[in-house]
Amino acid sequence: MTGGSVRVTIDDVARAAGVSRQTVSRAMNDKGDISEATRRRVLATIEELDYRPSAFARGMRTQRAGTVALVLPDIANPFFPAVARGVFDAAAARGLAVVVHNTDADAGAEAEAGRAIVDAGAAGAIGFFEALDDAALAALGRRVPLVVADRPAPDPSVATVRTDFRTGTRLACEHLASRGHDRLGMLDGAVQNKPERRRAFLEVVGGDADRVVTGPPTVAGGVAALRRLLARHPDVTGVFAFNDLLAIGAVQALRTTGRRAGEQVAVVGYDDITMAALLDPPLTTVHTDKYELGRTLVEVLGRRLDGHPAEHRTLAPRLVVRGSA
Amino acid sequence: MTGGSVRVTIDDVARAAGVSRQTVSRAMNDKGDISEATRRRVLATIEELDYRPSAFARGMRTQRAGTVALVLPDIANPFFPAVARGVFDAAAARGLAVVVHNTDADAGAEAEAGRAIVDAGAAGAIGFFEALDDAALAALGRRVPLVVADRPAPDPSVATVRTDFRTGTRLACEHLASRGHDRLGMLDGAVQNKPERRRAFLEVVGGDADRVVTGPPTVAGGVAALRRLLARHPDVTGVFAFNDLLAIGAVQALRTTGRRAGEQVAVVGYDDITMAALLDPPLTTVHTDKYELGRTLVEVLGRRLDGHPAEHRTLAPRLVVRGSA
DNA sequence: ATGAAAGCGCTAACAA
DNA sequence: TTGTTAGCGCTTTCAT
Repeated sequence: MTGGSVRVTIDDVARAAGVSRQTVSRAMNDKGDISEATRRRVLATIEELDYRPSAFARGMRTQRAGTVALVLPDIANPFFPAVARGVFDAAAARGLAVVVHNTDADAGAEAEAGRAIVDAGAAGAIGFFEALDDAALAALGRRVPLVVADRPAPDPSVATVRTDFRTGTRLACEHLASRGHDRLGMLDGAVQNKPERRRAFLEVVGGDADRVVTGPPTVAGGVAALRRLLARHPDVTGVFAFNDLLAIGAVQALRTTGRRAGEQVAVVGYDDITMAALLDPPLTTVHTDKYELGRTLVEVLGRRLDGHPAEHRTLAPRLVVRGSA
Repeated sequence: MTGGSVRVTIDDVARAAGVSRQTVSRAMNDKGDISEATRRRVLATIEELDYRPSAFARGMRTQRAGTVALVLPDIANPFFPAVARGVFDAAAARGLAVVVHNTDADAGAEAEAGRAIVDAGAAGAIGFFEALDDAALAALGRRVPLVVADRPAPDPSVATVRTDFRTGTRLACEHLASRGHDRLGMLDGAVQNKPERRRAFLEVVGGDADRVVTGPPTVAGGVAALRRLLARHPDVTGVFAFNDLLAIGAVQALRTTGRRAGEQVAVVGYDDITMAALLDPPLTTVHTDKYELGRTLVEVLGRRLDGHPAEHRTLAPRLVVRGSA
């Protein structure tokens, strides 16, 4: 054998099948205007020669790669791997490869990701943009089919998939109330563009902004935030956290004061990350179906790629009651 | 303004800078044979026109994209996001985009990922291949610069980065011994190509394979595996698990029998996923620096891309003693 | 140090 | 229904 490394091109297939290269192109791209017999013969030849079209050449003509971008703040934050898994599965089912851009919710990094996406000629993009302003996001949406997660559409061309934070928050607060907790506090995540949870909480507690303390949405942030909350309001018996990481930190901080979540003080988290069910006490939290969110993001993007107008979907959260509240 | 959407090409830059297009190409690719003055002028023009070279056109010539592939079994398994984060950061520093392929450790999916990687003309690939045989892996390594993680090199051209499972296992077992546990059991993960932990454990316990039970490397798998182990060897007081997920399952299963890990029975996990430190009791486990593993994989791939021969690195694990053992 | 020519592999537009 | 023509934007010879 000789040419193990020479590329099989569309011309080789055309020659072998005894047709023109355009006909080969038609056969593989399911274009019309081709007889069933020719199509079959060409496809068989493709198989036989193990021909794989060049993504570069194709992209050069179409200006579009078979790739979608996934922009997220931090893959190491347990919320995102679950979403990413849904994105990967749904994208693979559509034959799309996924390029991941990790931004740390930094505006510069998000902008840079946008540039890279456009430069790469991605077929579309899915993004958790937490820092980029609407104007920049709208501009990106004009250059590439875009679906944004958990954020309002910055432009009519941009599709959205959102989880209903307001309902989730009410679910959490109503649960705390039903357990007799009327002195509530909230640990808010210091995250831009995510005011819904805080707002809904404030509605419930009657607007007392003093009952909300803010910190980084991490376990360490939760430890510190709970201490600040308790210093300010020692009488608090119910705590609602922006996410599970903060809630876990709160549970830990309580433990150091000799209190156990679910007994003296109730703690409700948000997201229902895998860890939540495994803790002791297991965390009561607002569950959002992260895998489904990922799948939906791809589905909405796919419909956009198929020429449909931008859609807007909302996923419903539900409360999972465990030991901590 | 008119042409917001027409692409700025290398010819536009050449015209504006008053040079030929190869000169532009030379300037941006840092090739020699160009005067400093021209180079600067061209670069300034590029900046001014906001010219971005077409990845497709470039790839068509070079047959290589500015993209690396990351193949992993399951991004939702907490071990991998931490590694992925290291990969993303190091790749971004080198100006490489990362395409992620999720395989579920399925041989067919791993093979398909390999095909996709070759078709996409990836600059290189990093992979946790758990099912693909050495021949197929070697073949892939001949088509694209490849670094495999936690697996022996299938071919001299394939670079490797491994964590030293043998040492990690000995660390865990010696710790158990030092705490007086001489009746040990192991929960092995039903994972292909990962015999080191089991082997090292068997050396320690003197080859009694009966003391190893095998199950899926998940929390549920750990619950079931521990029950089987206890049914077989009720006298076991020290448990070493293939990974933290299994160990967490073991701790839970113990709890249902009224035993607490770290008191009646000692449990040691492997990996030190984020969750491990947050549990109650917190998990004693073998720590591997997952972020560093990700970074190293990219570094080794980078050196390969720079023309160096395939390297083989090993990362040292260390034991983290917490409450469970 | 610079430029001209050639062509990577594909698909859109048009012709037959 | 099929084939021909043209050209996407870049880099690699090779010539100057």
